[in-house]
Amino acid sequence: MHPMTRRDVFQAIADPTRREIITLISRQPLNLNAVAGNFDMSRQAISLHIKILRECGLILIQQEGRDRYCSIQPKKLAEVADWVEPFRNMWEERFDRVDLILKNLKTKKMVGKNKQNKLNKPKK
Amino acid sequence: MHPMTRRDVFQAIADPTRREIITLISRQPLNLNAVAGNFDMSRQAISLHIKILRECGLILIQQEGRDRYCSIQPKKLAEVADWVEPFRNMWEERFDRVDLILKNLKTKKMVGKNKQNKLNKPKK
DNA sequence: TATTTGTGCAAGCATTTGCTTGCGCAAAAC
DNA sequence: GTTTTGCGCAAGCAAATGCTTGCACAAATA
Repeated sequence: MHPMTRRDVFQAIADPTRREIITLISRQPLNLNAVAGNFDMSRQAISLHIKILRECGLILIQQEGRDRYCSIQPKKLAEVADWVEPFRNMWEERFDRVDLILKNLKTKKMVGKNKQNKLNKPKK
Repeated sequence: MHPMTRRDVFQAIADPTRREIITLISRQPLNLNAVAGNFDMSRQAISLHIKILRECGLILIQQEGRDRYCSIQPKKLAEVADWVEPFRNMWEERFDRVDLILKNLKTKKMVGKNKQNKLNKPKK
């Protein structure tokens, strides 16, 4: 695990163990060993997951003596919610609307063949 | 890339390229080459990403002759929204509520030391 | 019919990821 | 003061990931 690579919140929640950690400490802040007690892997593995979550801003760690209490920073998950939100309108629409779009596709038949449809994206 | 490994929707959207593909084809269905034209990597790399998205149910592919049109299946993203939703209440609360929780933590001081706090989870 | 286009299969490679184990340091408990 | 506990550092390893390149097949086009 490369310590210099920062991950975004999407990469942080991609792992099921990390999602479970988030759920766990959202109920109440826990120290690291208390979190680790709920999993079947080594304490160090959980420590590494928590490090990833802390680095991308999903959890906050407060040290008290030798204990490090992890608590959720839920606002970071707004980034995920914000990304998903535009698609919500689509999955809440009726299916026949999607059919209509596909029918329009058949009559036009040009999107795949039009080589000028690139987004305005600068080359590397 | 192991073809037999199925990924869940969280793993599918962890990659920024795949999120961009999802955004692109949500505007209108595109064939694979039209999608690839928006990126600076090989067409085959895009093909592999689209395969991942199809396998976890995020996009639907409809073949017309040799063209394969990719369209979004937004309902699958409801899984992400459903997971994020319980945290929304937390990030929409006022910050002092979080402070209160932390103050309670200081007075109790037992969560980390209580070895009986494991979830009801069967051992492997 | 020949050529072009769309696109998947496969191999190869470098990087990233997830985990274990051993060790060591600091703080709490005895 | 000694022992126990919490927990990060580091190395090592296997698996997963993302990408490129070459090739081949099917459908569309000329």
